[in-house]
Amino acid sequence: MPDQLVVHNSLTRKKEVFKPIHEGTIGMYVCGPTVYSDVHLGNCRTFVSFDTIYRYLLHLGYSVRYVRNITDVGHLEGDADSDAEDKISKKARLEQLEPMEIVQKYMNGFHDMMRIFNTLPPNIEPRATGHIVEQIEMVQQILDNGLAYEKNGSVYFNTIKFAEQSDVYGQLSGKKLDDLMVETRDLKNQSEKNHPSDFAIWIKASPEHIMRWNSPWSVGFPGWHLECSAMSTKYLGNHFDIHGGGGDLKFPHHENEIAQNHGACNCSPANYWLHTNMLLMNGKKMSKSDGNSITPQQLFTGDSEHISKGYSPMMLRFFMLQSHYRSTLDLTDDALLAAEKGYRRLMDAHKALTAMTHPGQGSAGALDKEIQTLIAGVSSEMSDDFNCPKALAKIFELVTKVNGLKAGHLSFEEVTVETFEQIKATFQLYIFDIFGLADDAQAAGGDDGKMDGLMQLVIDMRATARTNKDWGTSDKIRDTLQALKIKLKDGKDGTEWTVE
RNA sequence: GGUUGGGUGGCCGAGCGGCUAGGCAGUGGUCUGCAAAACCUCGUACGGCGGUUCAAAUCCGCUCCCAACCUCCA
Repeated sequence: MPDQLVVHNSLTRKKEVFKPIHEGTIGMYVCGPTVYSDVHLGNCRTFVSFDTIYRYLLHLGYSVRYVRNITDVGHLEGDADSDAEDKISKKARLEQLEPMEIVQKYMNGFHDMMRIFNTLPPNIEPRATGHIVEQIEMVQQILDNGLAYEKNGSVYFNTIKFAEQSDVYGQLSGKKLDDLMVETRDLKNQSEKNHPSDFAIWIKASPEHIMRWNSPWSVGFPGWHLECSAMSTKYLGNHFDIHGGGGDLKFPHHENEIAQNHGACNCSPANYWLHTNMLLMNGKKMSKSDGNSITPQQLFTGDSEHISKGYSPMMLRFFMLQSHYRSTLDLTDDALLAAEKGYRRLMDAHKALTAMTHPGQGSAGALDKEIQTLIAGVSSEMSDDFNCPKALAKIFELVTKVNGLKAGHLSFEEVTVETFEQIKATFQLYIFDIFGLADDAQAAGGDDGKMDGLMQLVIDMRATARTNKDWGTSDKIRDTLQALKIKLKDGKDGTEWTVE
């Protein structure tokens, strides 16, 4: 391992040296989506961020068990003891489908999108409905430990008692129980809960509620926060390394999750809590209700009032990588346009680099040293809380060196063969294996090189015309190709082409 | 109202006590039949007011804005 890995822990609000519980292995749990509608673009940013983190941990040589759940029950709209409805149940009722049809439909869509964004699948992707038994057991444990109480078939977590026993509750979100008491005092519905900050861990199903299971307390369903506690415990143990999720889950979801784990086994679930920040659009959080929203599909096709054209998935992944996962990222058309050019510059440089070979003679001069420093910088930035934007900046500085060597402004004599090979290896490793990008202009081919052959013919014909100073013909070829979104670049050693 | 995190050049976005972030756009140049690309070059900056320090975008105080969370949200 070249550098010491440092991560920002939301629990302590500080950067800490990362030490796994068991040498060489990491357990990581990330809260997945509730599959009641199409994937939200913000989801994509979160999962792309954790995918990059996962890829980097693998690169560092850790054996990682990455668990990301699918919420297919228990996620309510509104407060549990009022007239709230389960998101999946509601959608099933509206679309007149079985709840599991809803789940399957949107889960498939979610998986498709994860594939489109080139994320690695998690090792385990557990579903809440598949772990009702574990959740019931956990409710019982919390009851046995005296930190929950039953009311009319529903079971609530006793936050007041938990807060009296330790100062854990509120640590993650910075909230104090006193504040919670004040702000929720004006509850309209007559509450079953002893205290407004208490939350349901088992909910008795109303007659019209279709998703329901038997339990010692009632025919009902588990509370939303419970599934993550039960499933992370099942697959990663009582105490594991990393828990991640979107920043908007800190409260109440993650705070309550921590409370449940303490309630069940008196232990803290994870050592390090990592939270990704929101993806904004035009300065505001995306929201379907006020129209400030765009779907991944719309972004690909360009079919939205918010953007001037479509953008490729890989370019969007690049766009996300240009900001730190803990910062908000503002999606605007201008920013996307700028990122697209940067993405092409990176991919073109990589393509050029692949085709280049070192002439064989080279000594370690100042340029060699500079390149070595940049290469070392890439991994040290990544080890500093997965600083992708900074690592990417170093790679762009390498791009300048690569282009300089290609154009002949920089000399291979000042770079050793080993160093040159290291640039190639660094590009391959970071751009593709760790950042998870792909060159979608390249991928567009897929025709057994027919396109390459055809283009070479056209380029040769244009070269002949140019030699004969037949500018009319050569410009016609270039302009016609341009109209077909094929761009020609005349360089020192001939002409290259790219698809825009 | 409470909590958490922000306000950086035309735009996006790093940095978080002294050391060029980077991308896009802009300037001037090199190369090229022209253009594009590439390379070299040059600007413009840290919300405001105080304070600490030899030194502050970075620390402290006050103040003004913004966002997220506190109800479902990645």
